[in-house]
Amino acid sequence: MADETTRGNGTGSDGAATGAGNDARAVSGGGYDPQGIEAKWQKRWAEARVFDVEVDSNKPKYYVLEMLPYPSGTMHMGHMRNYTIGDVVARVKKMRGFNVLHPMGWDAFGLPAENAAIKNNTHPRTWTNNNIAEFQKVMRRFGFSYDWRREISTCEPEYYRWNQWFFLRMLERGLAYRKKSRVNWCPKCATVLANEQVVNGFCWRHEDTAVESREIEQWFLKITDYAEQLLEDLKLLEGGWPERVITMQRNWIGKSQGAKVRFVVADFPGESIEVFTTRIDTIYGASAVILAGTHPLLGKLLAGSPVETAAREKLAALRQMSTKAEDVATAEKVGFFTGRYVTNPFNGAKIPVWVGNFVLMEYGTGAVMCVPAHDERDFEFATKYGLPKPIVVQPASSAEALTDENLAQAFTEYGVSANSGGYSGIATEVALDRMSAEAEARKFGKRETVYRLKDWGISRQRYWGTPIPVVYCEKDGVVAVPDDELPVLLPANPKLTGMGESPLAATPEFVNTKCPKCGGAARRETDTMDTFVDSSWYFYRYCDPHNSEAPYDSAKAAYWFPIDQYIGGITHAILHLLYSRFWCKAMRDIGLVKHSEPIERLFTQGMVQKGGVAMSKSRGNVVGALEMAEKYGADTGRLYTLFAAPPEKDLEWSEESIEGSWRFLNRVYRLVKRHSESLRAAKSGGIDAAAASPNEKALLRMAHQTLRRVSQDFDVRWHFNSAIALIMELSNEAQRMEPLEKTVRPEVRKEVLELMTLMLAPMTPHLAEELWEMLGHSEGLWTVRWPEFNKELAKDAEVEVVVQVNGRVRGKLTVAAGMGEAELLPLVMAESSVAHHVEGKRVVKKIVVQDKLVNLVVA
RNA sequence: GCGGGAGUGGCGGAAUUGGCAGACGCAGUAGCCUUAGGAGCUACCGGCCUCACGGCCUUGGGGGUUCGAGUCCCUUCUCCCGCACCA
Repeated sequence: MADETTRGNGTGSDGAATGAGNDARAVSGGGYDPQGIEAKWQKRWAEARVFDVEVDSNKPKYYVLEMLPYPSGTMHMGHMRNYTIGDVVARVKKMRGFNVLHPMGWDAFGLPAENAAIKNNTHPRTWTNNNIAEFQKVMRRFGFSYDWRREISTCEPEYYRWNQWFFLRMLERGLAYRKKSRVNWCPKCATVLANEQVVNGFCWRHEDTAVESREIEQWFLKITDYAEQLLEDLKLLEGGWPERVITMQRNWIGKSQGAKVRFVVADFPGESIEVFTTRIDTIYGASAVILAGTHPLLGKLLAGSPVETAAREKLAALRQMSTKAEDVATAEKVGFFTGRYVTNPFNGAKIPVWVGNFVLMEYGTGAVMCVPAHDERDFEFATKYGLPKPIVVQPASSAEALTDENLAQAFTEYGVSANSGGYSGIATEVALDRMSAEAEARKFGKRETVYRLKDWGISRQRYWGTPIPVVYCEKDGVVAVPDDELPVLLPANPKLTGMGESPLAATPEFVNTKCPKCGGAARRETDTMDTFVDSSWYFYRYCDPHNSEAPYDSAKAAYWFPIDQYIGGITHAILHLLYSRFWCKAMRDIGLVKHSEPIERLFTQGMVQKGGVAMSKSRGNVVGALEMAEKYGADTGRLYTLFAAPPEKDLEWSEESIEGSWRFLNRVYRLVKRHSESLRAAKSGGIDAAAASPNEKALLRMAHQTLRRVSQDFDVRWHFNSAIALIMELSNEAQRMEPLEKTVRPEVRKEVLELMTLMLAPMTPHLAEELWEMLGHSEGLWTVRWPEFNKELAKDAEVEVVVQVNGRVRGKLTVAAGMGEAELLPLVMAESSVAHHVEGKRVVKKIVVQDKLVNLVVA
């Protein structure tokens, strides 16, 4: 699910990894050997079951999760960055004493598996499981702290039966329903796409394939029932979710408050056209009603119209026009008169009915009132076709009244109603409200809220997904499969063609069944579910992955939820995250959980790029994760992805740069190695600051200041890159102190090296364990808590004070920390570099910031 | 068009949120060590002026607030991302 692993991006399975050669970095005698070290500690962790976790109400919990991957192709460093960020968070929280749930699983159903199976003449399950084995191998090689006992794979019946169970619960509640509907059809996928999967009129997987429109019986989930809640609860996510994700969801839900108004059609008794408007206050200015080209009433209106022939030709041409959003948005407005008229219910005016290419059938009612003077689109349309532009709103400031002569563009703001019968002269906001009331009172309209969000079509004409658990019976119609017959298993060996109907339809032993109600012959539903169903609730299953009685135990979910930190790509800002939020609310209403939002904090990490574009197999710019582990070791790979850029930014992969991370870990290893013999027996912890020599104090001060800032970078700021920079400085300093070793007691050196090791532990856990052992510890580092920095030791005895004259740095003074102004200023004035600039001038003002800076303003 | 984000050395980036701009690393230069080095170590490494001490300029451009601005305000340019005829 992470964007680096985009679920079913439709790319082929060919395309070799490029980048590094696979020669491992040479290990000189006794040097840093990541291969040996990493294998050693992974084995110890597994033996000690370090990452196994259970509900424990005595400990604060922390649930950190990376979006589950779609197991396809090679795992590259883009994946690894995502998981490394999660792993650092998990390990830091564990060191902080939290009971950390950090699971991993596989988004295993989906189209690429089916396509690959067709291409390679194998079974989707085989292909998928091979990929899962490969992915797991790489993840284990990187030493991520997953509780592998909780691993899930969405293509297993133990998992997908609960998709079916949820579907039945939704069916019972009317949240799942079936309707014939015009759907988005991708000819290449040979299946239906959700609205969310259509990008600018093209398939989200096939950027070159225009989506077609077809009419099919489809299953839908009524996400629109939750539109208001999904919108409202975005407020709960503020602070925890990126602002732009919240904004994207808000726009996607697209709430508009307005009114629907019926315009009676002249000469057609009983027929009326309903329009939706957010500006009913402008209705006196309507000079036409405009329909979408696919409006259902259109056929009736055109039949026998005085301009029927011409209109039908124009309609055909209009329907031929591109429906691609990027074209549509910029396209010239086109339309034609139908030959029919309607009556404006407010003023009785008879206005023409037109058809316009800019009116969308999918939004509102598929018909709009055309108010040229107060809507930009209507203005453009009316100008082109010579429709009148009655002015019915005047700007509130009377300075520049609108007239027919000076109306150069639509005036779309609120103002004062004009030429609007009894409403003239009142503020449009007020008129809007009163006119809505009038429409309701006179029963030709009503206030209404319209959402852009549409119901979620989940039917897919594919094999590799969850079978929809219903049957069709001649006698009983649509019948739900009873719970005790779940799961409805996928047939083992379907005929996969990649075309047309679901392969399940061509599998008689699957299709033909008995009606659960009457026992008579019945046919199974042959469509499968959109795989976004799988990923809408998978993180609940991690709480209780082997439950065979329920999707999960509510008590366990109550302990672990909400997810404290979710990490993934911005790609899923709408689809996955919106569906997940919906699912949570539906589960709440079913009674499984009590919370309304599943994810407390969301982090969207940047992509790893090569050559300025995201790594992907189809582009052939992939840097294989396993190759990196073989060449430099997992720790170097982890460190580099953390160091090269802050986690939210895109990262350009550089083979030259990773060498720097490799060299650093080598230096650290050698540093500790040089001291390990002499420090093994030294006392650990409990340094007496008072007894420390100046050199010791300096070193300890730096170590504890580093600890203070690194702790902040981990906990608050998520600045892993600068945390690493700080640790590098500490290690450089420790190295520089080596010639003065005799002036630094072993326990002080040990303290410094131990702190450095502990700070590295979340990022380079294998090396850190090894160093910890080298420093004489027999207990694994995994048992150790994050150290607290020592305020006394971190305190500066002396500080460097910058001296400025007129804001320019002229000198620096080293003085005792905390020195007051009275004491400091004479020292400043005595400083020769300062005196030089002050000479012969008058000091107008003195600014003193304690322990930091003195600024003398002279004139 | 609307919404969001970003512009800092040759490069990735830092600046504890108004207080020494360029930490840390990459690349580069010089040297040491080495039979050798894709190893290690030392030093230099934004621009201009100066033999040097030092001085001046510099965070996309312009303006402002302030003793002091990469950081705050106004304005402008450029780039990236999302949505896009939503009535």
